[in-house]
Amino acid sequence: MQRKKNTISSEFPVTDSSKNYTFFENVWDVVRQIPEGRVTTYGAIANYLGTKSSARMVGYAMNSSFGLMPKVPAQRVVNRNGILSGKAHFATSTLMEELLQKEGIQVEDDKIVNFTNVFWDPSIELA
DNA sequence: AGTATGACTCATT
DNA sequence: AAATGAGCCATAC
Repeated sequence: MQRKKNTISSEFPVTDSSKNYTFFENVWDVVRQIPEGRVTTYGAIANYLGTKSSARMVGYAMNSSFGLMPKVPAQRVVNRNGILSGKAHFATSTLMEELLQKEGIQVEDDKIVNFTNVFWDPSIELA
């Protein structure tokens, strides 16, 4: 079955029509809109952006999101099982979990407790 | 300039 | 049920 190609440049406005460099920025914009106390997944963001097979790129965008202004709450993005797969990329191995718990999200064994209830789907919430 | 490598996910063995 | 392959595309080397 043929998968849809990445057509993000035609589905979202780009400031530079010669280059499709907006994917990361789109990702960061979505992540900035995740409310405190909620989390979403790489795949959900990719899906919202119209490129559901680009979940990996979302993770990569997170890796490039440190130090950005306005800040990107990268700790609110986990994998589809609610596991903190990106925690190793924070300053310390416990920082991601600490940030989440400070926002009222419970984490146990690197996994979000009650994940389905705190899950925030941009495709629904930003519809 | 080509190859390798990911904070992922899904379909297919 | 576990492993593998494929698609994604920006970076690093």
